[in-house]
Amino acid sequence: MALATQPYKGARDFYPEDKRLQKYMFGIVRDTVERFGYEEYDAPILEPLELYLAKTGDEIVNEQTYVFEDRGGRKVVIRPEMTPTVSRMVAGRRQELAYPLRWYSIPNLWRYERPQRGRLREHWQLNVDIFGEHDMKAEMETIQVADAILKRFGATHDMYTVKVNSRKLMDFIMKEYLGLSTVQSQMAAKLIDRMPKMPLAEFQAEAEAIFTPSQRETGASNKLIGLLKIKQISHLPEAVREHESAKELKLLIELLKDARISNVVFDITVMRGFDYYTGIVFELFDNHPENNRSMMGGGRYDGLVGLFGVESVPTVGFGWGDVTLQNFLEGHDLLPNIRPETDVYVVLIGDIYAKAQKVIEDLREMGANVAVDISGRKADKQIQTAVKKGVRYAMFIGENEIKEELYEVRNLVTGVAERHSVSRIVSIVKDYREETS
RNA sequence: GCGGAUGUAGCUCAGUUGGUUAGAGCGCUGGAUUGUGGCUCCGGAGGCCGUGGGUUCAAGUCCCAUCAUUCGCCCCA
Repeated sequence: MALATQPYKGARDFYPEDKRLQKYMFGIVRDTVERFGYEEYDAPILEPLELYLAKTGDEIVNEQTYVFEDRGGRKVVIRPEMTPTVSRMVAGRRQELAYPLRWYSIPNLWRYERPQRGRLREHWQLNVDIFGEHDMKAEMETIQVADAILKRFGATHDMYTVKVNSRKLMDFIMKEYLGLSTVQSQMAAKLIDRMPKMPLAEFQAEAEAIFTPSQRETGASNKLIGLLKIKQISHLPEAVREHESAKELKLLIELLKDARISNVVFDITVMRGFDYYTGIVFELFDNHPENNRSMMGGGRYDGLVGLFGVESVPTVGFGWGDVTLQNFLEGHDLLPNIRPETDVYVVLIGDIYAKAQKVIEDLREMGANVAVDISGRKADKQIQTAVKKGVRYAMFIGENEIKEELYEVRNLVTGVAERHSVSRIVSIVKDYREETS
């Protein structure tokens, strides 16, 4: 059997047109987060298994990561997320860093599971984190960053919804208000996470099953179901509404609205899967009818840095996968047609290769990206190659051009051809590059 | 890990109740005055019909397995 040309299951090849798109997307993302003062960091793709076991130790590590033994017998994981890694880095230099710390990264991450829409085994994920700030202004800022990114892509607020909730508030509801045990709370949390995509009757049946008979008698299960239908903090029962975490959440929503992020809502079903969240959690939902899903999420996780045996550092951050971002942008038609980096494709007319070198060198020294057709084919074939590559300009070099030092340059999209000097041609292609970047 | 759908040329697909050497469009490639693309005309390459078994005189077609793709579930970084 022949060798397969397809990439590894759930992973992608980035052909030049794909890489071009990725560079465009990440370029806008980097530019935006850097405007908020975030600094880029990176780390090895491999981490010791213990790093993840310390954090959770559940199914995610055992069944959904790439784990192997290195030649020295150490258990190694291909990183499935960046949060433990960045927590490790902060813990390592906690005393010399200038807080509040604003860091970002776009690592390539791997998880072992069955691929589906918006979820591959391999993806790139923007991680934006603020370390060292207890105040809710940190949550506020990270949501502003996420919103600013979408704005830079041309998205408007009707295209997505910012959903916020609080783990602290949910803990209070589960334990104090409903009187659930820790185990019951965890079961309820997972069930609530699934609620948006299951029928109400089914949800009610499963919710009932979590409660003990005596709890059901006091109406605790009905109280839970009633709470989950609430869409505004002001509609929560007074005992819940007056809790500190509910007030904080309410203030966050007000601040965001004042900052013209009008598409923010309280959503009690937003839980986030990880146990490490300790406070406010949030998600951005795509409002597109055919892609109605969470495209990114994050929140406060104050305990992770402290796992490294140092004083804890309060942290807020989010992760945003390139696949879900791209699905969003495609769904709302926000991705332009991105041309290759090559500005000029040189078409050689006749046996002129050697004589053309000087001109080509001049073009490059002046900053133009120039590809030369070295096939020796007839001009029409050379032009077609340029068109197929998507290069904007074809430049013709023959005996006459060399003699006159004027070269025909043709815009391959409009078909307009003019004769210009080398320096004029460079300024034309640079102008075009400016226009489209 | 569980369930459904789909695998024929680079792409989109046709291929009768099993029956000669498997087809189309687009794309690719060569040519139609060797200094200029997109239209037109003529020629050409390209397929172990996903893979492996089975049934049959005969399998692209029927059966089983397997792999891949895809949609959902579980789970969610």
